[in-house]
Amino acid sequence: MIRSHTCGELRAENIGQEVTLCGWVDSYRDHGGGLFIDLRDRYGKTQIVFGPESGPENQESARTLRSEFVVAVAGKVAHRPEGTTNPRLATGEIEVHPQRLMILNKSLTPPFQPGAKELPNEDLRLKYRYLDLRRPEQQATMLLRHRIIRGMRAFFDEHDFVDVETPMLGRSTPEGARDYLVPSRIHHGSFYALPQSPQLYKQILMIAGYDRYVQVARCFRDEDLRADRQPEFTQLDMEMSFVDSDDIIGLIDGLVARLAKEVLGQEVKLPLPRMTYDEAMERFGHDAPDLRFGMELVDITDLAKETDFRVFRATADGGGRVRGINVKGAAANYSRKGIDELTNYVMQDFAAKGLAWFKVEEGRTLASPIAKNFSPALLGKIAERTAAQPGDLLLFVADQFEVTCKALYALRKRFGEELKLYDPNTKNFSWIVEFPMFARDEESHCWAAMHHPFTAPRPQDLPLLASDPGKCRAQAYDLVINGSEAGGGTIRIHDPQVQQQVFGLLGIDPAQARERFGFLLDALAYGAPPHGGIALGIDRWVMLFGGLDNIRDCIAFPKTQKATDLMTEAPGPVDPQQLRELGIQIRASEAPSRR
RNA sequence: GGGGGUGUAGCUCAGUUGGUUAGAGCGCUAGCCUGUCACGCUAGAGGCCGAGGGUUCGAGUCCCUUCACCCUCGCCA
Repeated sequence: MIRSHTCGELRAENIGQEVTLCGWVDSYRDHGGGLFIDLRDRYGKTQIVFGPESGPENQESARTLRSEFVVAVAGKVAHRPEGTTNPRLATGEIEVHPQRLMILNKSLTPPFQPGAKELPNEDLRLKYRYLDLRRPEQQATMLLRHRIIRGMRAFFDEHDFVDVETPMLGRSTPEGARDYLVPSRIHHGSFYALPQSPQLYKQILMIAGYDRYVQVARCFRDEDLRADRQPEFTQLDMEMSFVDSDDIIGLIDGLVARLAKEVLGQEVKLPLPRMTYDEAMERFGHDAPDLRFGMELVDITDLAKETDFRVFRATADGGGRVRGINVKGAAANYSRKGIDELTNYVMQDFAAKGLAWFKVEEGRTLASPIAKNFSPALLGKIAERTAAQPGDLLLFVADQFEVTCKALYALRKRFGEELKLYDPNTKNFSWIVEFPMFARDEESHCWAAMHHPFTAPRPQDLPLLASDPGKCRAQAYDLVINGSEAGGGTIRIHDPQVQQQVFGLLGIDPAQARERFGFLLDALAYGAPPHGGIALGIDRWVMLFGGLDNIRDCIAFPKTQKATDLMTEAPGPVDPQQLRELGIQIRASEAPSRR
């Protein structure tokens, strides 16, 4: 070992010891007679002082040091002179008086300094990711990630889970997201698919009798990126045999409490609250509601039937819904122009036809360009229903249920942030349960699986598969942290009859089922235990636990929104020989552009 | 594929109704300084104003096209 201590380690009790530190030059302050170096590693910073007693040779050498040089310093730990200790530094009581300075490596002038206060643009950070990862904040995030994963692994190990790795090179299944494909050299024209999740393998492991499986699994989905979505991401994937929903939820409750305590130092009261999907959609318009604040959706469809306002009336009579939110005390914050902007937002992004609004005035009267279409009594009822107080802003969307959900959910979320309706440090955990088995696919008018085609219906809903599939609820559950989906799972179908029935509803005929999932159907026929599991989005846990608003900060080497890596410049063109071996020809018009 | 934002010195940004020589702070280079810790002081270097085209006597500024990055809808658990 070159070093005897780290740069975050030395304290007053080390005074007098001979030590060797290694690290990066964080900053240097040359005072002519004496020269101060802050030496940094991932553990902290220690001040090195090249005074006259360190000798002209060392001073000379120290004078050549620049930002991010890598050095080793051997010397004696000394107390800082009276009045020069630095309480902002953990090692601020001491300094090292070097006898020897070794420059282990020089550095070019970095495009940005890891210690700088102002963050450079993200593309620059991504290009020089090794410099960005030197930043203490970024290192703290990677450490947080490590602690979360370590906690998860320990937890599942203590509960008798077996860590089993599943293949990265698998078979494409057209369900779900777009696959990342890997061409086969040996079988020209055939492709592997990178896993979207180890879903089918973990079911097979249950059939194989492993009983409790866990894996920190990399997953790949070739879809467009978002602030909380990367094309490759990491799940804590687990599966158990002989369990029902409550068993999985109860176990994960324990994991949440443990990690909240271990990582955040927060006590979480168990059991975590649960809400049904239907209730979440009614009260918040979304299946992952942010429960840190109120502003719940209010339904006035019944009142809308009594008005002369055509938009409301026609929507209510036509089977749509009229719902709204009360933005408490916000009437003054939003001018006509501000409301126009909100209106454009819901129309542009969520295909809402408009946004109706009322400002609540003294005496709870509702003021609005459309107020004349409402009788005073009706306005009173609306005020009553929305618990309106003077100064409130009421916003309503009249449309199909789904549209009202999306628009009002987005508005609520936006107001929650803009009006700071919650403490950003709060961590709110909850479960959303009893998801529908199926959702209508808008284009094909067929049923589509809400989760995946192996999700089991609730036992009491089995008859509904035949009579009214839309009402059939699944044994599915999502873990929600601060309005973000942090995990989701289901109990799987282990009965081939039920599986066939579900495939039938999804429009997958027996031949197709065999073609796509034959191996799973075969396996299910050889003594499949009842089983179910869950997958937790580790990157999102890190985001939420770390209070970060961006998934890229949680991943050591993330991709940009166009799924490129600015450091390695992946994806890149390949050698024609490689393509020949794979039996692949690129169409001339689509040859890779030089980036 | 649609909507929005950003792009000016190595970095973070300012740049007036279009006006001739494009600025600041940090960083960098050199010098001075024995107690600094975002050290200080002095001097200096550093610009294809993302790229291409257009309007104009004149463009960092206006118009068109395009590229990169970010947010978002669609897409995706």
